Amino acid sequence: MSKSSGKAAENDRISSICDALRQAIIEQALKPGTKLPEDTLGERFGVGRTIARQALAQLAAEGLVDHKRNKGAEVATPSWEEARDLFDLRMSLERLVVSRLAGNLTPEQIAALRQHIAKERAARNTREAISVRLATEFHTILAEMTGSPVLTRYVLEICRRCGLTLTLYARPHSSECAINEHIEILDALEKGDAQAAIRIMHHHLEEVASRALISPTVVQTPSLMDMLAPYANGGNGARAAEAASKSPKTGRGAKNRKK
Amino acid sequence: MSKSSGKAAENDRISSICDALRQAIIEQALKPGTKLPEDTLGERFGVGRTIARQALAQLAAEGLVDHKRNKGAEVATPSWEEARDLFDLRMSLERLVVSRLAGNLTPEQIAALRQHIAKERAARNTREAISVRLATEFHTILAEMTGSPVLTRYVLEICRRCGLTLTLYARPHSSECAINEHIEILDALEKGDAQAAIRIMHHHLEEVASRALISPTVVQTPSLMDMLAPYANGGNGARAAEAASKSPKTGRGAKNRKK
DNA sequence: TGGGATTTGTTCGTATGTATT
DNA sequence: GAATACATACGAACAAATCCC
Repeated sequence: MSKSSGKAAENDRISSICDALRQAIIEQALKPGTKLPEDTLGERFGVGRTIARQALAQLAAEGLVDHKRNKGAEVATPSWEEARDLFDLRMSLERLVVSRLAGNLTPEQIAALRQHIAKERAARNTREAISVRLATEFHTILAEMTGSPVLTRYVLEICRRCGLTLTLYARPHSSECAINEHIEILDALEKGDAQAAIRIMHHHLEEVASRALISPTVVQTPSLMDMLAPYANGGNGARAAEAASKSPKTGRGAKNRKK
Repeated sequence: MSKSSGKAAENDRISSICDALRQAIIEQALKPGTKLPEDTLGERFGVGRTIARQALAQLAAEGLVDHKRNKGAEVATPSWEEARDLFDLRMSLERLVVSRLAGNLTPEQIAALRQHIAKERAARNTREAISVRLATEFHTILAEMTGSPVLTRYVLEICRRCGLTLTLYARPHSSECAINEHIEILDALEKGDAQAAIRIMHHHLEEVASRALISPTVVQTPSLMDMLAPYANGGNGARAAEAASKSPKTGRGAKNRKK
């Protein structure tokens, strides 16, 4: 128990590497598709391939990197459908969070949350990545305040994956209204109005998601098969392709997709 | 692509080991707290420690085993609070599942589900472990039918962890009503009545959970201070205590709380 | 207290598989 | 299409920590 303070971070190098990579991924220092060779990571962080490998495995389990056998790891590139699913999942989870929190926050917790919102406001006009990180932190702090490790873990994981999808699909957005919604959520929680908190949270996340997930087809690289489909019948490829690329398909409905 | 069929299972030895361990854990062949030394696993499955280690890491990430630094891995022993959280989480997730499925099931899918329920019924009077596995499979099959890999993955993981908690806390139960509830859920899904499906699913899971976990709201750890409260004002302690403890009779097992 | 046995943590060499020219 | 270059998969061996007597 002699030197207790800085131990945790150095004690488990894997965790610290994971943290670094997670942050780099979400802040777009590492863009989706970037290859992550074990050697390079090991050298960069001063560890052997084993440690780098374990860190990659961990991130793969979390869905932030894609690990193909014998082909190495790269930053994940969530599909549009995955993104939609992740936000739906996140809504379900955070619904549970706020329903547990409503009316049960201590004054200290409320103060801490208001302080965090103040930080969000202060960071309003700085780098996009920072305000996104702070906005996400607000949600993860809420999850932590439930006191449930399992709930916290899953909310954290889903939030990070949502953050990754935002780097892919989101356009720059003013975070002003998001901050106001955070305040509304906190107010509802403080008053103990669970239903209102749930409703606002749902609206809030739907808002965040829709800022990002508006037009699926334009952004995403279709597979080679899909790109070639209009050319397959021997007609004029360019015109057919142009027509085909307008398919709206924003339907968020339920059709079961690919088997 | 010559020898294609059996490749997947053998190609990724880690996955197959994970599957075996998962099944063993949920069917109580490996009880919570059982140590899982790397050497032993490696020898048992005919692999080196590296592979065994990776399998354990995977299961640790899934919450089925507990991995303490320098102290090895053992089958997880979820606390009562974790169990409650897991079932809450599961309700949230499956709510999402049925809301997506309601009215969108193909006739083939409905037939497959009815067939599965028939299997559940057939296994009614066999080993407990089997009927539990089949009951869980019903839920995971539903998740798969959403066509969403992420949703499927999380439902699967949570269901397994719930299964582990059931091995810890559940008393033997007649699975009859559970089967009937499965039928009700399927009927509601077929009719496209999302609200009914959600309601029945919620009731169903609450039922399953309560068979295992004694009522959540009442039991919460009374601290020593609380227990002593009736005695604090100098009056007759016994009578005051008797009056104060008129909480519901949880006929059995109010002793699950050891911090 | 301490020392030996056992188990885990990590590195690194070799083999195998994939991409590229 | 073959050979080269490179990254990963796996295991043996060493180092460190823990447990037990």
